[in-house]
Amino acid sequence: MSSFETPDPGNRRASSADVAALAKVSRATVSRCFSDGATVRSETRERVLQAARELGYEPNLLARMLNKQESSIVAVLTSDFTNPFQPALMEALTGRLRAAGLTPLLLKADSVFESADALIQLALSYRVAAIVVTVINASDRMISRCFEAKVPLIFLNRVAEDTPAISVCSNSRSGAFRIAEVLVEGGTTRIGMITGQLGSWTNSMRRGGFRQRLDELGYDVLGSAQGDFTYRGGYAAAVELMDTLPSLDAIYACNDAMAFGALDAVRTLRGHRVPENIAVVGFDDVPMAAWEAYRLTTIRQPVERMVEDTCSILLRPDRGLDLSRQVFLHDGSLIQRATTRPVELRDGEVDERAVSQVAPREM
Amino acid sequence: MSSFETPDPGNRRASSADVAALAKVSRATVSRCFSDGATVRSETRERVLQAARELGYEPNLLARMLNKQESSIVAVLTSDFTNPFQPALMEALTGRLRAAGLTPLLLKADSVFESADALIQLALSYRVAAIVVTVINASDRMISRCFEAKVPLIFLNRVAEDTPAISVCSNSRSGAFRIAEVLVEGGTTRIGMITGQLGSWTNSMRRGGFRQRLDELGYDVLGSAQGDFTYRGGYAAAVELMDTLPSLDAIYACNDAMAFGALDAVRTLRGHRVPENIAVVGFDDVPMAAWEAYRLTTIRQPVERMVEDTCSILLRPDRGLDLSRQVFLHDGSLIQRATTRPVELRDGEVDERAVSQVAPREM
DNA sequence: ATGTCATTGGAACACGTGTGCATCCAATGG
DNA sequence: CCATTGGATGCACACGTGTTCCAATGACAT
Repeated sequence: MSSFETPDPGNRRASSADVAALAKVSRATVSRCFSDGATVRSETRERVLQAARELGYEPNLLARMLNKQESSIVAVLTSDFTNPFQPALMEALTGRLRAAGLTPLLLKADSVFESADALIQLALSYRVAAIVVTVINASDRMISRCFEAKVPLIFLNRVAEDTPAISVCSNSRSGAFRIAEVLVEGGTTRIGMITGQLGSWTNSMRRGGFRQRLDELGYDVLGSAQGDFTYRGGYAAAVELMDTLPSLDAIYACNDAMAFGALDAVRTLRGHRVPENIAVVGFDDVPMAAWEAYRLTTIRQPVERMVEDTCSILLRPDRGLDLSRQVFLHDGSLIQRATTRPVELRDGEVDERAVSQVAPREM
Repeated sequence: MSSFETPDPGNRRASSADVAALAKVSRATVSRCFSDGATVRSETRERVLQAARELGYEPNLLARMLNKQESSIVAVLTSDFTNPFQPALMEALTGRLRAAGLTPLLLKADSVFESADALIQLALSYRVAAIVVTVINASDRMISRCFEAKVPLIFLNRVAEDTPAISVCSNSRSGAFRIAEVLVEGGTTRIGMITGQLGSWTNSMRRGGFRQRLDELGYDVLGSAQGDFTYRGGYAAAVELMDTLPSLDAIYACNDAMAFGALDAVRTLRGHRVPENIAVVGFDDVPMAAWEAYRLTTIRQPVERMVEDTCSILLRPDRGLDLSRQVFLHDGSLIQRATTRPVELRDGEVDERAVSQVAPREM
């Protein structure tokens, strides 16, 4: 219709200038049409949107972030997806971030032991709005740099002590308490323990809390073996425990994955009956814990609440920058299934002993 | 030492101008120091780097991407992390991307059935270098827009037929062929099948390929039930199959997750012996397939090769933009474990019947 | 002394956006 | 009829980087 010629769109994506030229308005007006709250006549707005549609224009978010000095990207640092609890966490986190208009940038370390420093550096270079760290460690030096740069850093599902950062985690200690009680109330008192890597906060809480409560109840951990939070580690540790202490009647694994390994060693390899001969209990409540082959009694981590907490901190006016060196804990809840002898439940705890495929929880 | 006053660093992150001022050089020289191949005296380079370190400066990647018109961000679209094959894929993909200097931006759909269009739109707004789609669908209209915008779009682990996009996937058909052969060679011929959702390419290949090869060998699928690629679905479908066809001696599940469900139904619920009474076979080779409780015979998807293929396409000079509407398939390999009767293996196939915890594969 | 070359500065432009400020126009009230 | 108001719009700057062109400087070889 109009004989107007755009100067030279070339092979470039359409910019707001192109839209402005086509709609015969200024570039500023185009910008106003795409940011709400601005004052623009409805007739011209329609003309601009039409032109934008025609040219396939959509605002360049990189330029917008550069200009507005605020990012809609959140760096999510992690390592190993092999831990079956990780997907659930990631699922909840990305969902919640998306609801807040934020998009996760995924930075993965090659190993759990690799420092997160390089990844944090990268995240800062992308000028992200925040950094969420799930499994790896970071140096105090680097954490401080984040806060100097006004980028909040939150440890999720992992408590970093004595660092100027926020931590959101499930209360491993109270969960371990409850597990000790369940074993004792069930009448199993010759107890072995399978731990994860030493040095991690989670491990020391799940280990120490269990020991403490058991001691308070008048019992003791007969022996412990070190796994590495993996199935194979749990399997090997269980074999080691049974060889050393033939009289064991319960095994507490600090992790569901290790509990599965222990169960297979106890049941399939040694032919013991569970829970009659030996009870087994884990920690996390990953999806497989509900599968018929395991039916594992465990502590469910309150993933939703942890994620909700994390995001709401980031969405505060101060974005959590005033909260440094603070720890938020959420209690998990006991899920009773078929690998322990039944005990009476408390509020919020779930009985899935009888469940088969009725009310099929997702997967 | 020097009485030089920086104009007003304020609370802002240091920019290249600040570094230039502190190092007493021009901004251009600073830029030269951070982009390699440029000619700069080693002494001044050192001075600049020192100043940068002092100010905690690192180049703003957003500004760089905006300027250079090339992105180091790749959008990775997915849905549901609950499928246990997803983490392995993600792990390999992020690792390979990182090696290429690319960072994944994670865009997750709420449901598998949700169209990817909105997410693709978002990815385009971020001006990503490429888009990798794993499970969800996209409209032809939106795919075309990607290629018009010179953004390559690759379907990974999913073949989208009749769309102007590239697909990289494992060869589900050849894998299904091999499974049919394994069952027949093992002497099991009264075979039931558990399928996933209808309509997906993967499902139709794993289903159709199996049917075809079985037919060529002179046999037929006695009956099939529909799961939904989940454990619960497989469990229910297996129950349905056994009720309908009591004489079954083998079950092929199009998915490991469904195979686990079927195994639990066959073994734990009905008390059958595997593989003596009923053989079970899956597809994917997720980590749990190697666990003692299952020891599942299955087809291992060549994740590494698929990911390598995907990334090398994106790193081609034309970034794969000339390859539209092309499909790259990679053959998987049989992993023989304890849920089928033993057959003779071919090249590249693996015998893990005897494996326990010797040579512990990761997890 | 002169040409050559490496090194650096200076200035400008581009990338694409948001926004404060000024301007313009129409409507309204006195 | 004029002053005022308020909404709609254009101008110019800023965000932080890479690049390019040109000039200047110094070192060095011939």
